[in-house]
Amino acid sequence: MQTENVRVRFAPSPTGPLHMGGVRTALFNYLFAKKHNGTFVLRIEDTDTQRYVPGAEQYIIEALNWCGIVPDEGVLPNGTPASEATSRHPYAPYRQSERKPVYRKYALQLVEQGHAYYAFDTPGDLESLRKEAEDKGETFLYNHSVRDRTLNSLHLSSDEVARRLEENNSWVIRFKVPEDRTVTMQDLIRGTVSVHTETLDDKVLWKAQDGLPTYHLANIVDDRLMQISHVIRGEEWLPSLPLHYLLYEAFGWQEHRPLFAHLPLLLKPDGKGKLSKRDGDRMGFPVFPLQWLSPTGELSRGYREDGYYPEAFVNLLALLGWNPGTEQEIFSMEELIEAFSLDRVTRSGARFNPEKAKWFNQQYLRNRSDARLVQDFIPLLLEKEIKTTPLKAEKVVSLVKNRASFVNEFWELSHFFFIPPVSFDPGLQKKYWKPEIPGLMKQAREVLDGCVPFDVPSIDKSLHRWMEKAQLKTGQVMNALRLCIVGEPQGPGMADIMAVIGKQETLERIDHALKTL
RNA sequence: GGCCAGUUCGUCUAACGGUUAGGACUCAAGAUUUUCAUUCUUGCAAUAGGGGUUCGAUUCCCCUACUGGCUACCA
Repeated sequence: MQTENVRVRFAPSPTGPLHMGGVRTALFNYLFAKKHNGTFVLRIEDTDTQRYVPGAEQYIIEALNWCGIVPDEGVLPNGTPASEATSRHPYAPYRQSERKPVYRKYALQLVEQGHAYYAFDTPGDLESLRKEAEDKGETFLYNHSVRDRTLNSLHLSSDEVARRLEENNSWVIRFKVPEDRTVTMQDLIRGTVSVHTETLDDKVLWKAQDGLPTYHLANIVDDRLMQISHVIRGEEWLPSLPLHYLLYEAFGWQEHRPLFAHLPLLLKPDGKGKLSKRDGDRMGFPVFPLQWLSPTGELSRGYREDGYYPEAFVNLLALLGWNPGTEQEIFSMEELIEAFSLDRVTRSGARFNPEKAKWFNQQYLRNRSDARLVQDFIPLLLEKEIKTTPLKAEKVVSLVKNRASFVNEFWELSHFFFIPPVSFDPGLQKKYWKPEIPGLMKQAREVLDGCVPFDVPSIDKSLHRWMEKAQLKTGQVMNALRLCIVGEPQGPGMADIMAVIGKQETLERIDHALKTL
């Protein structure tokens, strides 16, 4: 695949938040563009006025931006309306609702050239046609056998057509699928696919309802006008590829037809079907990159809000349906760009595995510097109204980071560094608080009191020297100390904990335990 | 129902005619340990079924089964 002006586009429809499958499609387009020094265009396909959802476009832009998938051209994060062509945005506007005259021109051209026709069927007409076919046990297809006996510009007089067009608005333009032909297509991922035109129907190109083109028309026209070289999209589009081929042909654009690559779908983690909105709530993982509050007030969780790093999210998405052919699994965006190739995209659907998603984040968390982790941790501490120093916070972070997959687990793992235990779990007491322990803890207190400086090596040395002399078992002493100081059977080594909280706090906690237990 | 695509461990995947079918996640066991983790080691676990082609099929072809997508004046 040589680099002759690669131009790809991601063309979502603002009918709701972009889900992770959509993000992956955008990502693959982005990687492909960057890999080939090409251009990544973001185009908004808002020709469905019925399903338009306010806020969805903004959401899509924000989500891509969070992932670091930033368009070179088209609708940008800073809200460039791009309604006029500029050098950076030569094909503006990039929002299909603003391009109606363009599509109209091409739709009319198809009608004039006999590749499409006006159809005047009412919804009722269509319904009875469908029923008629079903009654005969046939599959309903709006094709040549139907168009020959319905009201349309193919066999109505031009006066009659003109009259009808004038009189009411309820007409559509349908594509006239050529009869008895095999359309042979190439897909970069699937190879050769061929379909007979007998199985195709005369798709609506121009809708009566909102006076806008359908996806098929607008998409083909825009891809051509915007000089798109490769169309990388979800597998759900494979069935319309023949129509799209035919459309390129009807326009006389077959020489400029882009190359197509249909990506495997993202499937539900458990049962059947492609990943959908509902799965997240049902199974306890996000399906959206960002949290989404629907206009009806329904809240869906997002990867960002769940504590995922965008790098981890992008990384896990990249490995769903693609692999580098090596055993490397952790990739920065730059490395992905370097390694990416459509040749290595899988053909079968990828079932999403939330467990592995967590693992990815864990990997990124571990590779974060303590200093950066502290920045994420401080807000959590402020939320709990904990006053601390950056130095202490950083020490804590370094001690708990490899026990967590997400920063938001830090508090659970480290609260005892900041808040002393008040009461003690009876079960734990029973296990670690034997009759001889109070005496031991008094001695331990003295040993620790005499420990200077109060740092990890010194604490370890003092404690071990004492335990050796008194012939005590390490576990017995340490577990008792843990009960006094942590109050729970978890956490880093005791010397580490004591060194962080300091001598005074350590002694106070032992005193408190001695009093309470 | 029709059309199209797909099918390797539970999951993501590698092996593009010749491997003891590899890795990762999960799970299990062991080691380390001061609790809990981490870490390390080991283990469990797959070519959907049936026919071909071939000296040899995970790999190529056909059939069946299953899975998924599409089948709107939605994208």
